[in-house]
Amino acid sequence: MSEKVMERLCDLSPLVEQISIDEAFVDISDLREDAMTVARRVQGRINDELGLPCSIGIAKNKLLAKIATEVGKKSARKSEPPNAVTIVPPGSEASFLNPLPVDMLWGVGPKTAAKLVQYGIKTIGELARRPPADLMRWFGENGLDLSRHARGLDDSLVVTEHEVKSISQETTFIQDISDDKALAATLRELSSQVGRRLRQAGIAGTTVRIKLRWPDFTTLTRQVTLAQSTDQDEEVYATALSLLNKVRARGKAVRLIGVGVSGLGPPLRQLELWGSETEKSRKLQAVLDKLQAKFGKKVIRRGKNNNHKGE
DNA sequence: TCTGGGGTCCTAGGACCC
DNA sequence: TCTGGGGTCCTAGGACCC
Repeated sequence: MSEKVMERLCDLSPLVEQISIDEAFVDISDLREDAMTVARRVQGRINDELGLPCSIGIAKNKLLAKIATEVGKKSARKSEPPNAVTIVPPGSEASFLNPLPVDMLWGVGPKTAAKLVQYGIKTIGELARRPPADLMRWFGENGLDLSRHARGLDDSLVVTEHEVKSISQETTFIQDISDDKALAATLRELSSQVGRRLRQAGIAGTTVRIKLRWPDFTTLTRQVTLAQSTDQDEEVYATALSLLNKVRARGKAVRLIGVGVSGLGPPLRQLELWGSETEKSRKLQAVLDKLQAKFGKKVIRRGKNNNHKGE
């Protein structure tokens, strides 16, 4: 459904920046038509052709358009899904922003909002009237951005392509898990998913990271950087497992476990001096991928007693 | 307000190098 | 052998976003 929505946005202009599964910026500056007409038409297509509600904000920059969308969504009646179009006409930016709460601003989450309240700042208008120097003192470099944003200033462009920086999978157990084997099995499954996504994207990464959440909700990460980048399930898994064994005592209960790979780039394959165990393993992986793509994930899997080299 | 499953960016300290 | 300055890379955690 996400792809179908994005296709309809691309019909408006090629300048589409997808920022999540269900949200995107479209640069319509070059369109001749009136903005409201454009918005209602694309909204209508998404409603009618896809059966989905959607809210749209239109303004002179991304920051304001985003906030306009949020304002529109909030104004929806509770009985219906939000399906608003909100326009911030040129010249009305300040009066539009002024009364809104600061946490509607990009980059203001619970922590920053709480800090701002201590300085007596609750609305975007109050923030905008504060001298930038004050904000710099309180928030460092971020203070300047905060001040600009509060005044509605944002010159960021609509960017059509984003480089992926990391790929990860995690899962929270319905009940905390203490069993070492069950945990390892989950880690293997997550590692395979990460590996598959890496290969699908045609990339490999040098840093493997695990994430753990204990039953008391404290969360930690451990990572290690490999000598060579990898896109192989077994290498991700073996690395992740050794990280896990370093931080977790046997039998210790876990609420969440995750694996990720970063330091991404093209999958350069270096020839190994001492033969080609990894090469064999890589070819095996390629065959597994093909089989699973054709017949489904359960058609074949690795045996239980393998080490991480060859099977 | 919290949860879950993804992500990004920033900071700080330490190792290491010139 | 020690000191200082500057830089990079790695690791860990946290804030924030949807």
